[in-house]
Amino acid sequence: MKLSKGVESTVSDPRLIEERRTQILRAAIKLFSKKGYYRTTILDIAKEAGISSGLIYQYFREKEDVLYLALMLVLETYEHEVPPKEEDFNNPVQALCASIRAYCMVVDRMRDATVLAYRSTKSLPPDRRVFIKDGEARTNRIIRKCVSDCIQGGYMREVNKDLLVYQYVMFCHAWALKYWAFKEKYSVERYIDEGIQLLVASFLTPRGQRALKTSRENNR
Amino acid sequence: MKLSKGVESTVSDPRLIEERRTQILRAAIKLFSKKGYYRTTILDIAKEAGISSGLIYQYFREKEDVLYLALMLVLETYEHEVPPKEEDFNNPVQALCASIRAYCMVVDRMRDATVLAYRSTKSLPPDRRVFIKDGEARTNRIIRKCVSDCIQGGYMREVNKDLLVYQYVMFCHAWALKYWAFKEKYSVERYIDEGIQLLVASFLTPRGQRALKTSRENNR
Amino acid sequence: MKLSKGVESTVSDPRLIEERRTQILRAAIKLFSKKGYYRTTILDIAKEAGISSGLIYQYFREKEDVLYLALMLVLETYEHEVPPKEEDFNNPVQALCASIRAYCMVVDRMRDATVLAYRSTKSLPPDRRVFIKDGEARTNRIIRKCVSDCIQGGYMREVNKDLLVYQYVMFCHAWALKYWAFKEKYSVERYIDEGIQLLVASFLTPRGQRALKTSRENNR
Amino acid sequence: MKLSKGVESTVSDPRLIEERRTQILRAAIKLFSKKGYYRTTILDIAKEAGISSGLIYQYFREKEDVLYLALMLVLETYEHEVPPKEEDFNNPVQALCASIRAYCMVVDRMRDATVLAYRSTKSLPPDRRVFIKDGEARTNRIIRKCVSDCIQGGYMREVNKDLLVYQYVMFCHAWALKYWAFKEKYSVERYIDEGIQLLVASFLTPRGQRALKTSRENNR
DNA sequence: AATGAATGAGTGTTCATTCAT
DNA sequence: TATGAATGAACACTCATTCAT
Repeated sequence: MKLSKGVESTVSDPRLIEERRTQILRAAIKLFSKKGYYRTTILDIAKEAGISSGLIYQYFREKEDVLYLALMLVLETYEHEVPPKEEDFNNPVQALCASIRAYCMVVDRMRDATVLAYRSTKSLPPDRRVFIKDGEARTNRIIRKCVSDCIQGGYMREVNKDLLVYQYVMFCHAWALKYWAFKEKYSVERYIDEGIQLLVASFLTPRGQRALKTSRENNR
Repeated sequence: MKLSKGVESTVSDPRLIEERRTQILRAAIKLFSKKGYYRTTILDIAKEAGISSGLIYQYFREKEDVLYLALMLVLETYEHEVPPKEEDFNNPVQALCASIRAYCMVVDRMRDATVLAYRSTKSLPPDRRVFIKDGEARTNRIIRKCVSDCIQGGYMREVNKDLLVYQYVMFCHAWALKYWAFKEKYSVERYIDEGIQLLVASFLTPRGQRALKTSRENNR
Repeated sequence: MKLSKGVESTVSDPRLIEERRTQILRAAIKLFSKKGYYRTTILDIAKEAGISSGLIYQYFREKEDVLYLALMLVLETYEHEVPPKEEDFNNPVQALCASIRAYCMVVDRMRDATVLAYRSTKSLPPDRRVFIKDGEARTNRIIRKCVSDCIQGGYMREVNKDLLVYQYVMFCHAWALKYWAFKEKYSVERYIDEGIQLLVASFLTPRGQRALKTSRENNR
Repeated sequence: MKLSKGVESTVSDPRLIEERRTQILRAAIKLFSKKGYYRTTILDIAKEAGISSGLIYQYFREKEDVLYLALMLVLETYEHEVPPKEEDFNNPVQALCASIRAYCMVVDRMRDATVLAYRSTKSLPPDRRVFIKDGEARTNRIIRKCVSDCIQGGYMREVNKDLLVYQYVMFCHAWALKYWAFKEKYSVERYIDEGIQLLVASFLTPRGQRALKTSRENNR
């Protein structure tokens, strides 16, 4: 992943930029997630990353850039993990489920970071927010493709695709956003299984139902 | 609504407290929603409310209290508007739909404030966050009751109630959270109608289907 | 003198603004003169003025504004003291000499501040520099008027007025700029007397010479 | 010119020291003149000089040393160009005029650097300032010698030599210091000619007048 | 009860200087 | 000798909070 998009650095060596930025962003995401963007100081980030505060300014022009690339990094992780891998499935329903499952798993792994994205996107100037939205849209499109395949293959009823896709996305995000409510009743796995039962199975055709069952046997 | 819950004031007259706090909170919600909590200064709020900055400290102990009560006020608005009114329906399915509809409408009316709740809850100390969650839970319970009634009345299939309720809540919130994506394709009304089609109708029994239809004729 | 020209304040009471600004500028001029603009911190100024650092920002938008008004204050002092008063003279030559004398005296009184003006004008953005130049030009015009009167009255030979006026100005400023060289040989008074002998007397007509002599008797 | 006076270097080869220092100082003078000493960073200078920032510290102990030698370089240029060359004149009046003319020409060529000297001398510690003053004094002495020769040769009236010399110096410097005022009315050449008319011719004896005229014919 | 001037701790950012390579 | 990444002290500026009036 290239952490560069529109953020300059005074350092020339690209390998070093990549390495340092990752190091700084890792620290930033951790702290932003825990304490929020505004409560986190540049010095906090520097200490967490084990470097001096001044060095951050050799890789980022300002604090806001750190937030921007931090959010980008989160979105890119989604985009990288959500797409269903060929070997994970043998029909579109399985692919859809694999995506949802993968999405929930990343969200679980980066629970704080997911909440961060909801909290802090508005702290960015509008022109930057656009890129964040683009990043999110790209992940949405992956899910959308899965749903389309299901419908076109006759596995799923004709439904309002837009809304359903967003519902899937919200379902995945909700695991982070409402974790405080879910954690007492569900593990991620059960959350996913029950979710699929509720939000996927309900919309499948008989053919889709059969495809879904196969899928579940394979996943065990 | 009593805007007092654990927030002290140096002013004694309760009527005045109520009045001033409402005045201040209205200004605060507007500004917090637009610029975010940290970017909004006490002076901003004072100016927007047409009072002096010092006066705010006679009704709130600190800035955080303003945020706390602002969020409370938003949640209370939900709680006040979501419950289905007797006259709005004549069966549980209609009641559920009325709730969802009402919820979406408040969210639409207070779109920025809804986003605010997502952004800023974490800016509060944990003990306060609990009250916010309670407030949200209370609204959730209203929806939950509607779903329960539907199921018990044989209008809706046996589904994972928890998950479905949260899905309904997320659906309503999504109107604000993903407004940037929806606004191009939907009006609130269509959003609601399509959403009910997708997320309510799909789970209804034949009996529920009939009840839903009645409902829709009534609502026109 | 109104210390306002294009510099805003968050404080409303004009009397207070006037008072505080003068207080701050006095401190600033002292420190800027001694240590230079960049070596002087806002905290230095605050301490010297006996107030908190934050307060400065209620009367000036930024540090540069303090410099700007400080320089303005110096120029206004010149403009206020240089014009010859009616009672000081009874002919144009005397008026000219009175002006030069007065100019040198202010420069002497504000020696460091005069040097400051030379050092720090370039620290201001070009649009502000213009106002500084205007201020200086206004004082120059006073001298210019005196020279014109002398020439028109037949007291002074026809000379290059522009150049002579600037030479007078430089003579006055030099007392501050080259003080390190002059202080060992001259007192201000002698500096002035000798300067007038050299730079005024030399250009006078016989009539001017007589007028000059009268003048000197009167000034004792 | 040896650019060493009290400034150490970690580099041993004297030729290299000379070369690099000149390279760095040229860049520094350009930038200091344009943006001022404090606004110019070491990195700016390094870039302008086409070297790395670290290298500057092998030829100068600290930033202040760069300023110091930069000012020295300017003064040495004066000292080198102001002295009247034998072939330029055939009497003391002509020599004086040649000096003034030469002085104005260097000042014109290094207008920004001249202003720099006025702005930044005070940025140096007192012990260094002394050397700067010495440098200036040396140039003054050249003019002084010319004036003395004029007086002793009976070309010029007995005047206050000190003051007149400083007046000449100020006249030359004023071309840079008040360039914003002069540039609209004069070219350097006319400035010089009119200046000599005003500040030299006026003090000459009849004999001096004749010498001056010869001078002017020669210079055409 | 209301005002708004005053405080000062807190923080983003810059930049001279060092030092490993 | 030359580079440029790394350091960290320093400083301008903001803003929640207090308090005299």
